[in-house]
Amino acid sequence: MGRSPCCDGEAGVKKGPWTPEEDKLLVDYIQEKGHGSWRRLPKLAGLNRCGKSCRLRWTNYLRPDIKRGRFTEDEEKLIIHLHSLLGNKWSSIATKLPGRTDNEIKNYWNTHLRKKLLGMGIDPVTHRPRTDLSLLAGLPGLLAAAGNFGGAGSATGAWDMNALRLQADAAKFQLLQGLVRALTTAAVPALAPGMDNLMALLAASNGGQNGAGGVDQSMLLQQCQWDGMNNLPALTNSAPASGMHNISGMFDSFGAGDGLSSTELGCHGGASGSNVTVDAVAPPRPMVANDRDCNNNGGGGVSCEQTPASSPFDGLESLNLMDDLNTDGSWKDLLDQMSWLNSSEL
DNA sequence: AACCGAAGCAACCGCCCACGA
DNA sequence: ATCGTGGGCGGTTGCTTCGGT
Repeated sequence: MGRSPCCDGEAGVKKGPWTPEEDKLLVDYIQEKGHGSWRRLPKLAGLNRCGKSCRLRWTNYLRPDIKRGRFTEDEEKLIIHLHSLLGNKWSSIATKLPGRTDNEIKNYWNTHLRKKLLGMGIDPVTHRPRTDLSLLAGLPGLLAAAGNFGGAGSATGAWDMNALRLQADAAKFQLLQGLVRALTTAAVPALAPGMDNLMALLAASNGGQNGAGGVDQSMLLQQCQWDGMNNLPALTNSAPASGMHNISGMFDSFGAGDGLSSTELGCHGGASGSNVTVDAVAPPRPMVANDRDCNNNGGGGVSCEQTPASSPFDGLESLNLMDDLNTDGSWKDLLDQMSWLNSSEL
């Protein structure tokens, strides 16, 4: 069993917010003599606090190397990435963010990032697409209405995002965006499993409700999401260029199929006329998720502009983030980033 | 201007672990 | 090997601030 709290039995010990005078006593003492034993520190420093309270006040607030102010986009992304790897190991995460405390990161996660991920349709615990059935209810019908494929099994179809926007409420639309984007990577032939699942889903949705057709639509969608995220091939060293090309084409088809102009898509390329162009020889660039200027023309071919706030494709201007494809060869990372862009811009 | 609910954040609580006796 | 202690950690609370009505 755990031991009793360090402050038990210390009657009259002050609790609650620290005063400037108390802060000064603590700082002066530690700067002069170091903290030593936290339990003995309060008496030595002339504080009517328990040692634990002193330690927390010092480590979370008074320490001179603490960084104040808002978290940057890079820090946010790093926190999310580290959380996906480490879970709620706030102290471990904090070691990767100089100047930030575990408590600060934990608070920021709980108040901002967690909600952000939820809004993206991503489970903040598992970092996988949410399978909240209440949110999923009705999605198959919406998907069926928005699907505009060239034929059964076609891998080159497009989605009518305007139709989705009109028919889905905000939360569902947000989830659909991520889902459709994930599944649309099936335009890359190697990703056909994701599309196959989608077609099965659509077929099931045409077949009636759960039971009548023997298929649970929500479960199908769940499976579909899962496959869309996971049945993605790892990239080889030679793959990124072709992968980028395919993705560029994918967003071309997005623009052609959903009635949105390239301007509405938010990105414009160079001579290629592609909505998104990626110069395969451009050096990787640190990711800045909210990089509205999105200028990377120093040696590359990405040039983007801010999109209208109402565009469902807000955020796609940052597709130069596909440079990150090179970092670990994971398509999932790309999809994560796309979802990230959705949320950060909506 | 007043009220109220939501959001943000500092601080606390209690359990766990490492370590030394 | 066992036990006690100190420190660390994650979860939670409650106060303050903000924004909407």
